[in-house]
Amino acid sequence: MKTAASPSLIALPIATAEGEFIARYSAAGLAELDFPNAKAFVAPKRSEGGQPPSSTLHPPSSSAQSDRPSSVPLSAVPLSGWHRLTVAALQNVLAGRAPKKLPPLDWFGTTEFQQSVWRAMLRLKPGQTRSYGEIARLIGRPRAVRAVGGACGANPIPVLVPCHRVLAAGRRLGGFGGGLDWKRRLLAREGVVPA
DNA sequence: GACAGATGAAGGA
DNA sequence: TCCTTCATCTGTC
Repeated sequence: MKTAASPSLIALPIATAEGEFIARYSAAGLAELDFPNAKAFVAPKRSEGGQPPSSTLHPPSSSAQSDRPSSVPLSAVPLSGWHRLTVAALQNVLAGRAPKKLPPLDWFGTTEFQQSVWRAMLRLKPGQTRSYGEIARLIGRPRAVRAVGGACGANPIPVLVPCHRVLAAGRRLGGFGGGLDWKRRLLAREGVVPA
């Protein structure tokens, strides 16, 4: 059994037509996103006892807050600004559009390999899909296809980091941490019909 | 160090 | 076609 969300995160609800998502923020940015009705979203285990190292990643469209020190207390971060960006981005993705701007993403506690996989996924546009093998080739590890699947499953920020755009070979649906129903719905919004 | 995993490809029925 | 098997790589415990 994996651990639930870190207690050091601040959770804020996001009401959408699809239900209420839960965004969790650390001092470095958006750390986790829970699907509506998720019992306890299985977030990747964060290293224990310490402040986040410098693994905060910033999406290509996000240039602000790029040098935020990891030791900033939660009370001192622009949480409302990040949350506004998160809400807007989530609503755009749910509508099948590309988010204009993403908040800083805190991928603290994750590996370089996982982050490279997620960065590759962030470059996918709505309606644009890749297979696990293609993602593996994109990051320069063509034989690490199974590991790419593992990294997708470890993605703490689904929807915004579009792991739903990664399909299995032959455009089969593959799997999805939030449930295949969500993957199907998200892809349908973008006009993608898996095999 | 062993094991599991959101795969991919090849071979056989 | 569909199913099974195996190779491969990475993360987790």
